[in-house]
Amino acid sequence: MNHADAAFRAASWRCVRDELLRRINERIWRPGDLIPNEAALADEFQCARATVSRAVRDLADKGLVTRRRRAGTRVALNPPARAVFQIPILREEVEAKGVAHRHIVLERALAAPPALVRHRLAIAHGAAALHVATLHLAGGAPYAFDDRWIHLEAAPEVLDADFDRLSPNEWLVQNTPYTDGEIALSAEDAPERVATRLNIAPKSATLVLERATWRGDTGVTMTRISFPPGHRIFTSTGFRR
Amino acid sequence: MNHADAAFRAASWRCVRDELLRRINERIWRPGDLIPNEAALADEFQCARATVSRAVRDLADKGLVTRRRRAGTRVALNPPARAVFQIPILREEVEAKGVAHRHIVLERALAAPPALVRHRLAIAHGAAALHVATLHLAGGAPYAFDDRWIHLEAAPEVLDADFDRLSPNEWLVQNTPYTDGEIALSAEDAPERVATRLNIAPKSATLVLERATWRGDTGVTMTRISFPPGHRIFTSTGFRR
DNA sequence: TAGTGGTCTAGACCACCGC
DNA sequence: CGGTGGTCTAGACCACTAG
Repeated sequence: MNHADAAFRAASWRCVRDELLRRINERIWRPGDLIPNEAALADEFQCARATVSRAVRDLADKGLVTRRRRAGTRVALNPPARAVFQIPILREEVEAKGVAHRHIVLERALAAPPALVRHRLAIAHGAAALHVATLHLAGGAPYAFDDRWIHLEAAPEVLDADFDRLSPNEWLVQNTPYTDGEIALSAEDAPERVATRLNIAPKSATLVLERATWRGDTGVTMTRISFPPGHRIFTSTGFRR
Repeated sequence: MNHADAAFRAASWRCVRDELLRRINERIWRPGDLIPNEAALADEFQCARATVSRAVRDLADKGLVTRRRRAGTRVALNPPARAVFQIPILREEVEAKGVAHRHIVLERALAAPPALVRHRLAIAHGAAALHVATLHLAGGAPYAFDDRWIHLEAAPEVLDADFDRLSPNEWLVQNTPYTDGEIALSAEDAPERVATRLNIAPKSATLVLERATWRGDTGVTMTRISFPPGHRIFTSTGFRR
C-alpha cells in the first residue's frame, strides 16, 4: 500500500520537500523552531521514513534546516546564502555567448617559481616549474589573461603538451586529475603587464580569479586569471529555493 | 546478512563512493568511460543497490559522472569546477576574524528607484522604495559599503525597522524570507561616492558583490556591496573531492 | 538511557530512452 | 523492446547525544 493519496504518489520526496519548504517560507515553522521528527512526518505524509529522510536531507544540504541526532531538526536561524559559481573552461564560456574563441600562448618557460607558489604547490626548493601566460580572445578582443604555474612533478607530460589546440587550462583539466581545489576572487588595479595584454588602461579594475589545485598533497597548478573591467561572474543558479 | 566484508560494513555508501572516486582519479575509469551499472556494482561491493545508488548519485551531484537512464553512467569529460562561496552576513564575516564589527547607516530615504532596480524587483512604476546606504567597519576601518534598495511591497515592516542594532542586511535576512536569489561579482573603479565612504583613493579597484532576492515573483531587495582593494572572497570548501 | 537522525537491506515498480 | 537509473517501501540496526 504505497499510496494513500494520489497527490503524494505522483510526487515522491520532492513533493514532501516542497511542502516542508513552504512551511518554512511561509513562517509556519519559524527560524529556530523544531520540526516534527521523521517518523511523525512519514506518518503525516503517509510515506516511508526514508522518503521523508531524503526530503529533509535535501533541505539540510541547502542549509535551510540543521539536524542533530537526538536533538531533532530545526529551521536554520540564518539561512546561509551559498552561492554556487560555475568556473567554466574559458573557451566554453566564450563560445556559449556565440562568439569565436581563440587563445594565444604568450610565454612558456621553465623557471623557478616564486616562493609563494612554491610553498602552496609543495614544489621542492630549487626545482623548476612551467610558467605559461595565455591570452584568451573573444571575437578578437581580449577576454582574459591567464598567468599560470604548473608543477612538473604532478604533470610531467605537460612538457610535451601542445598548447596550440588546447589552452593550458583545458589541457590540465583533461589530462591531470585533481582531488582538491581552491578559488579566490578579488579586484585589482591592473599592473602594466596585464593591462598591456588585455589592452586596457593601466590600473583599471580587473577581476582576478586565483585558482589552485592539488592531487593529494602535491600541488598541480596555480593560476591567476585577470578579466577586464566590466566582466561579471554570476551564480549558476538561484542560491536558494 | 548485511555484511560480507567488515571493511564495507564499517563504511557505508561513502566507502563505495570513495572507491569509485579512486578509480576515476587514478584513471582506471577514464573520462568518457561507461562505468558498471548499479546492479553490477552492488554485486561487486556486496551491498544493496540503494547503497550504490547513493554513492553514484553523490558523484553525479558533484558533476564527476553523468547519468542517463538507459545509457548508463559515464565519467564526466570536463569535470566542471563548481565553486561554492559562502556569502556571509558581514557582521559574522568580520567577527569571525576576531575583529569588532560596527555599521553606520549613512542614508535612509524613500525614493523612486532607478529603472533597472524597478524592473528587476518588479516594483510598480512611480512607487517608492526604501534606499539605504550602510558602511560596515571592521575594527574601526571601513570594511564594506552596502548600497541597497528594498521593495516595500515585499517587506512593508521595514519602514519601522531599527537599523541601529541590526544592519539592513541582517534585518532582511531575519525578517524577510526569500525563495530565489542571484549574485554577481565584478570589479569596478570606485566612484567618488564609494571611494569616500571606504576611505580609499578614487578609482581604486573595488570588488563589487551584487545581490538580488525574490519572494516568488516579487523582488525583495537589490544591493551592491563594495569592498576595498585587497579584499578576497574564498571558496568555503575545496571545490572537488 | 531513550529518542533522534543516519544508514542499510531486499524487493518492487516505474520512467526514460538507446537499441 | 529491454536495460538503465530513479524512486519508494517496510523493516531493521546503529551512532550519537540531550536530558
